[in-house]
Amino acid sequence: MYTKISESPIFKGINPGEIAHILNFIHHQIKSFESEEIIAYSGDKCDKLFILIEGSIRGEVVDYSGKVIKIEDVFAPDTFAEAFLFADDNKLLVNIVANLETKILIIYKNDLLKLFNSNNRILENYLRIVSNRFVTVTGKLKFLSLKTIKGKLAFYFMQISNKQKSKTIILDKTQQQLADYFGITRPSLARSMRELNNEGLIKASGKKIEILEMGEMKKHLRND
Amino acid sequence: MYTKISESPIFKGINPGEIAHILNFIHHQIKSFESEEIIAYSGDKCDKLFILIEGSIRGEVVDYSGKVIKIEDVFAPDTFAEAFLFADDNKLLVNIVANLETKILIIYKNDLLKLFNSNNRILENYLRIVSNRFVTVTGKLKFLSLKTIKGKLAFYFMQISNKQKSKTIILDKTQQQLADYFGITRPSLARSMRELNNEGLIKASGKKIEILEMGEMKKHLRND
DNA sequence: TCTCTTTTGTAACCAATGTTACATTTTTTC
DNA sequence: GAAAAAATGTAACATTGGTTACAAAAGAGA
Repeated sequence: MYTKISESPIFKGINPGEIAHILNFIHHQIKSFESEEIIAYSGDKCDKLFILIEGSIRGEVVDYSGKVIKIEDVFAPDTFAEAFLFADDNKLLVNIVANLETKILIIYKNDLLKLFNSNNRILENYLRIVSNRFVTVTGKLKFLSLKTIKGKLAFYFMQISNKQKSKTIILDKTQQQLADYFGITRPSLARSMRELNNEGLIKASGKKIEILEMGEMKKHLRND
Repeated sequence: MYTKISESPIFKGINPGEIAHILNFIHHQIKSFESEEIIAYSGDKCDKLFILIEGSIRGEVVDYSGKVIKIEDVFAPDTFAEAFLFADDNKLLVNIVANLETKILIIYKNDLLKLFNSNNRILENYLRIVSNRFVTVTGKLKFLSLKTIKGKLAFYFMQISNKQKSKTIILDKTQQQLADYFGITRPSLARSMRELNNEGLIKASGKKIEILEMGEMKKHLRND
């Protein structure tokens, strides 16, 4: 089991034997949940760190009409709910539900602090996880603040283009998946892509997109 | 000076004498900047913590058309750029500019880690700051994800109503300020308020808003 | 009280996106 | 390779929000 745990980003760089030793000195729990069992409720005070050992969980919001919206899936051996832990208002904003049979290592805030004191590596790992999460969220914020669909497309395409260092990119999502990701409808997405194509900014055929006019694309990223 | 520093959230609960003592043991700098001087550029690696001792700074983005957008003001004795510090991709996303004559205490990442080791209080303070920042950002995310203006209004009014524990609230912003805050235009804001009013969900007169139909208001918070 | 300025109310029109529906193409499965 | 399913292209229409413009109301100074 400690092998599994050692793959978790919070214990990165620490060998299983060492982990077993460390955990001996602090209070912790290992809990099992069945598929679809609710692990924590939205609104609960969140004063513990969850580390997935086995299985997978999802965060979901129940909106005011009772409709359930899935926010995110997390798979073993990742951690979750880690960024709220030390906030003054540390209430969960989502329900945490087990997708399948799931085993979770739980460490309470105070014990985590002890852990930070005894092992610098764990502290650095935690800080890195939280910071990375923050970067992800601010990225999403930037994305949402783009008002037009063409803007979102431009941002998305250019991001991929940057990463792959090529002006021709291959999408790995269907239109529907992209539309969901953007929070828009599929026909609207298709229309905007068609327009970018007809205006000559991109050449789109199927999942292959070639960015022709980088400068013009950037103009769509303005938001004033 | 240590008195000033001790008011900073990162040194909360630590007395000035102690701070002087602590800072003796780690490397740190105190830098002064003139009004409008650029402290750090967007894209710079951010491997240090900035603690404002005197003055105030702002974060601003230069968009693709060269237009400058102010993001946030920070005043002494707060910290800034703290949430990115430990991220893998720890590049600044904004320019940091001094609003006025400003003095800043700079602590490098590695020294900050030493500080965390030597003083638990500082570690906890830092964790709290970052977590709180995260909560703020996810709040903004929630707000931006509301698609209609009525939704934003409902969210905003209900938030204030909750805080003041009253169904009648008094706005402390002009329509223009609210519209800017929402990222929309003033006439659109006014129109949506009028509609909410005409539909009988609220009774608005000037800056006084009475929420009449809480249930109906909540329906506007759906986003599917 | 009388002006000047700011804020608010409102309307006509335009642009962007959502909705619905259906045809066409591509992919999967047997 | 044929049938079924999934994905895509596209069009007509509805809704939302932005733009512009102007008048009415409220507030601020003198």
